Amino acid sequence: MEYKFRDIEKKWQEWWSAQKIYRVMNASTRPKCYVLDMFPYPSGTGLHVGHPLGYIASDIYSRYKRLKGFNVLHPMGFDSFGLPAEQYALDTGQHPAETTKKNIATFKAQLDNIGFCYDWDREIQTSDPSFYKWTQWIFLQLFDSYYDRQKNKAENIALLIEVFQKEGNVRHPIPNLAYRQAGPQFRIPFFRADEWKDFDEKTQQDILMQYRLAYCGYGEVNWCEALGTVLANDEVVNGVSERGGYPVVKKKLRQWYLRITEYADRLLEGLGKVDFSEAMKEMQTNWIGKSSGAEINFQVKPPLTPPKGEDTTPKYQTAHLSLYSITKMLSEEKRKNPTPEELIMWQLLLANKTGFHIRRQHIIGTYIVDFACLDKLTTIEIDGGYHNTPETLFYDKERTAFLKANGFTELRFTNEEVKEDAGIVVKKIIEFLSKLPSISRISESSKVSPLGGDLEGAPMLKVYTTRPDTIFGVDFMVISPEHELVEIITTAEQKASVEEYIAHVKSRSERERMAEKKITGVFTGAYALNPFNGREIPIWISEYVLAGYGTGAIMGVPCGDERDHKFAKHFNIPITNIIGTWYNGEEANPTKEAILENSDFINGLVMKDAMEIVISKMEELGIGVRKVNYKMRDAAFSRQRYWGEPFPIKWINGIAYPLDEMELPLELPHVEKYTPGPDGEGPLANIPEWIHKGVKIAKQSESSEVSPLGATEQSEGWERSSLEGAWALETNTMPGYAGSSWYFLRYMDPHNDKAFCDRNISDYWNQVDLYIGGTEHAVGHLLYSRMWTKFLYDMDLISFDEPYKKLVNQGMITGKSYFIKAIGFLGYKIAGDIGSDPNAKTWYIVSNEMKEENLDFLNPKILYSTSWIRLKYGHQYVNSDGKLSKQNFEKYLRERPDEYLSVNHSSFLIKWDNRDGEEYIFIREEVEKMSKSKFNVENPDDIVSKYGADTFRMYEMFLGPVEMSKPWDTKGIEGVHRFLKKFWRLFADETKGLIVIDEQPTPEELKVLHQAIKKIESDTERFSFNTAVSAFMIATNELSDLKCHKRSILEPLLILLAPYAPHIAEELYYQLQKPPQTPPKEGLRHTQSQLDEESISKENFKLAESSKVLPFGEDLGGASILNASYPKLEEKYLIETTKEYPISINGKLRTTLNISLDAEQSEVEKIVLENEVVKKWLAGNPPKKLIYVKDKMINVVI
RNA sequence: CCGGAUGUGGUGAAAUUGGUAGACACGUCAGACUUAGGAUCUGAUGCCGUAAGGUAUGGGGGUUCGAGUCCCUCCAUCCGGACCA
Repeated sequence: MEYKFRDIEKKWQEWWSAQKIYRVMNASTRPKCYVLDMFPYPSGTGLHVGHPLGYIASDIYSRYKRLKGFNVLHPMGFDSFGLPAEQYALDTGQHPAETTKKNIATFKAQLDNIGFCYDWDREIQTSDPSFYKWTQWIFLQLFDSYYDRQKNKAENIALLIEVFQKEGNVRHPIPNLAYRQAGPQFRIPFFRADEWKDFDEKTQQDILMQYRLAYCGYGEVNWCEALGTVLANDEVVNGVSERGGYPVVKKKLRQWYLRITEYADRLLEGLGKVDFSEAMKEMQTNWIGKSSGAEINFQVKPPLTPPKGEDTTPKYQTAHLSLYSITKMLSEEKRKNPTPEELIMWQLLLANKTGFHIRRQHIIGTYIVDFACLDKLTTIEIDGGYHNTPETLFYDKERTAFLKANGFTELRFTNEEVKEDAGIVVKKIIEFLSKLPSISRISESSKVSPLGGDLEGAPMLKVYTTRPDTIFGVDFMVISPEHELVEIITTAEQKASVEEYIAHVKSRSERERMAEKKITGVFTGAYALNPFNGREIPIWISEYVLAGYGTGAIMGVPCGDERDHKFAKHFNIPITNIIGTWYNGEEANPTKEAILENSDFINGLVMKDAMEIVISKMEELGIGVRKVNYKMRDAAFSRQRYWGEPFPIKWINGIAYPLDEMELPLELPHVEKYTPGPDGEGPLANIPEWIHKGVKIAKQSESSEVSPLGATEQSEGWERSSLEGAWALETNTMPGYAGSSWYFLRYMDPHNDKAFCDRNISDYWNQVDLYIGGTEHAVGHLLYSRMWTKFLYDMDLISFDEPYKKLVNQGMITGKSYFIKAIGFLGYKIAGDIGSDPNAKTWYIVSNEMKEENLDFLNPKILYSTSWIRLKYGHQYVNSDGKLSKQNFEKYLRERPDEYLSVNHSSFLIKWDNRDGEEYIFIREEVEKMSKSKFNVENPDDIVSKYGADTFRMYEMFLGPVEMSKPWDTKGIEGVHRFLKKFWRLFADETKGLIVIDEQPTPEELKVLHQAIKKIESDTERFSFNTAVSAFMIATNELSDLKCHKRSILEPLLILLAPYAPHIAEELYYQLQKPPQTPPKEGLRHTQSQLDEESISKENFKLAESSKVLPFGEDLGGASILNASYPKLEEKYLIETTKEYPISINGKLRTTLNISLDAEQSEVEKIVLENEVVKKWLAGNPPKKLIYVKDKMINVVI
């Protein structure tokens, strides 16, 4: 009886599949366990040996848990939307649906070949309408929700509309204050209830868009005009497209976003309750990038230009020039529609009745105040009740801060006070104003700023800093080239160079800009004023400041920040030292411990203590506010592509309307061409039906009719009537991570057409207990799916708010690539006679280490160049020491004539090295990511057919820890294969067949078994699969030495092995059970269905009744090892009485001694000091000390 | 540039808590069986040295009776950085 792995594996794979033995029930009395692999993208190149690493690990764990009595969900499916399929379609004209289908078939065949225990009945594919129907459905929920900051959870947007109707948005400020859409309403981000009601629908919808968790905005993309398409960051190299090398620029396009920033804090907190590696948590934490500091307003010293559009120059110019026309419009509007209280007040304050000149709805900066007495630098506000709630503080604070910074005092009264007795209010105002001096008496000019600047047109530069303590060390400001102020503040002299610089920056990707080492930048000509001392600070623009981060502006503190320091040195900006000796003039010192100098009111303080003081002072003076900042930005959720989920959104008159739930799924139409649409739109924009009329109604009666979009309509008893009308469907599609953000839920209930997942079922399966995948998903997929889970939780659609309880990151398997050294010469030709054609090139292939000058076999030549040529598939021909023999090279030329040194070197001479008659060259070996494009991939199918799936599984595990990346090398696989053969020989002999006997085991044999149980169980539990495999080897070696063939030892060992090598285990288990040899032991077997019905208690396990029949007729007894139960560790077999102690002298091992484990210090000292080796080292002297650690070691100190 | 990870024999690695560095394999060498060996079995194998012994976990420094493990510092390699998934 030989180990015929091919037959065995085929037989059991078929049987398992025919028995549906991996079917998983959604109800069981057994504890549940959900094991998931990261969603694979079915690429056209199929799996390589690196991919299954994690799948094998999770499969082992799942099988192990099943043996341990768990109901295990371990599904597999495909993330089948994505760019590569579309790119392939562009290149070859094949429809992505077709290629995807093909690819999935390949993947499944490859996966099945390895013997995974997937329940394929639960397979899902993101590109399947029955799946993406629910992706669209969840999108609609996101679209229909906003984040309520008071409740700290998502809520339906209908609630927000109610609030707006009652009180406007004061308690619910627009989440992203920096965001401004065109139109005057958004210049001032607050409105009252009456204003809300007066907004037209477009305005209302635009405002709501600012709150939706899935919203539409504008974002920059890499735009390639020549290709007419948007490119991924990695498709852009050095500012040109990777394909074709065409120029790429930044372009603003309409985009969908997910408001993930609202979840930033909860995503951060959630990390506390999940079992992810510290590295992973750190990466996510850094990505979210929460920091606290201050947002500081710097006034820009403006070029004095009078406002335009006003016939007379007003005496007091207080409006922000850049937005003046807009704010003016708004203020006029407000004047026309005063609240009753404002009206009362105005009548009392009007026309100098008070003796002071009071204006109403006056613009100061970008703010509109209710009333203002400019002569006294006083503003008067009549607040609705909600102004007293703390929630509005931040807006008010900002406004107050601004007004304060510009010398204004704010008087506030409530509506109630006015209603009660407006006279008293007016009296108070008069009293207050009387005490103040008039500014006309302070100053002749109209300047009203306390700093002496002019409010007229004076823009503020907002800067976020985590180091407010360095405020007096600010020597320059840098704003991003995209910053809105650039245009306003650049002086005429600097205009040309600024524009030139911006053009340069536009061509560069964000990554390039951050990675750039060269210091670039240009001075705008403008100066900001330090709010504390009025010092003038030059404002620069530079690419290293990105518009999307913080406020898009930084304050440069060269003595404390390395990058700022280099910038200052490079542009010769004088450096202010605020940290004395901590700064050496050569290098910035980012310390927080230094004692401040040259820092006005914080001199002498330690920096970290000064931070708080500066922030308080700034808030007091209204210069700035304390602020928490996040690096994370809202997630771009649309792609200008074809092969993705269509958005269930229709546009009518510029307003986005959701499709009705009944209209889902909105199927992806069939297209003939995948070329991009006009103006950077996706391919869907090329379909007239899509953008003009939408889907034609398919009546029930004509349900089989194919709509103009190619999708076959299902007749579900509803009509798509609302889809009629003059409107357009959204032409963007969703990105790859849409489906993968929630797919783990769908596996629980994959065929449900009433809901994305039945609530009872998701309550049962709950979180994923073990999630295995690569670190490359650390921040993308993992954060998004965590956010979606929190959202679904907020909506009370699921009962948990973290998707993955434990995450294990598998390492990469890297491949080895080989490079041949070729030296080229000019002037020689090798065809036929060696001539002297001066333009010909001759290439010599030489050993790795060969130097040009050592090529003595040539006459002196003109060196042309040296190049390294990739030897494609070199790993199949090169020895592990990098030696390529002439024989193998010839084989290579025969087998792969087309691949032959693919570079355009027409001809070669090879300079073989020679030893022992063998000709060879050494070639360079490099470890690279395993990838088709690097021609170093290894297909698992090849390994499986050569050694079997069990060997492959165990070898991948044996390579090293799952988390670690390691190079693939087939050499070691022999050892694992040998082990399986040796294991087989414990059970069966080539000639005698099964040799298992029923004899009492010896203590020695029991010890081997129980050591194995202990080691393998704990190793499996902690995902240390490589050491578990070696434990199997040790046990097998020891049992072979003991010549043990006893059933009571081997059968438990077999169950231990089953998760790792399921085929051989099932076969041997079957052989063991097979009558007539010995009847199987009572209690070891049970069936899945019994387990689901019965209690988990082991006593209830019964022998399977039903005989299951193999497809090929053989009776297999129905007792699969899959349903066995895991052997139990008996510590009593492991007890030791003595130990071979290592004896060290001064920490160095000199000998070992066998000493009883319960020996005391004194006994040990006696034994050790009598030892010859120890005596020799002591040389007659007494030891200084003797350290004895029980069960560990003994150290003699001399 | 920012962030993360990893450095141990010729190779993959082990050492779970500061306690015998290199388990288990590959490879190599020697031997047995054999018509044969890409089967199987036995032995050796970090490096230097005949040996005693010395030396060794990327480099340097520190803490400790004792450091691969803890601390400081430097170096190298790999991975990720928002439209590849």
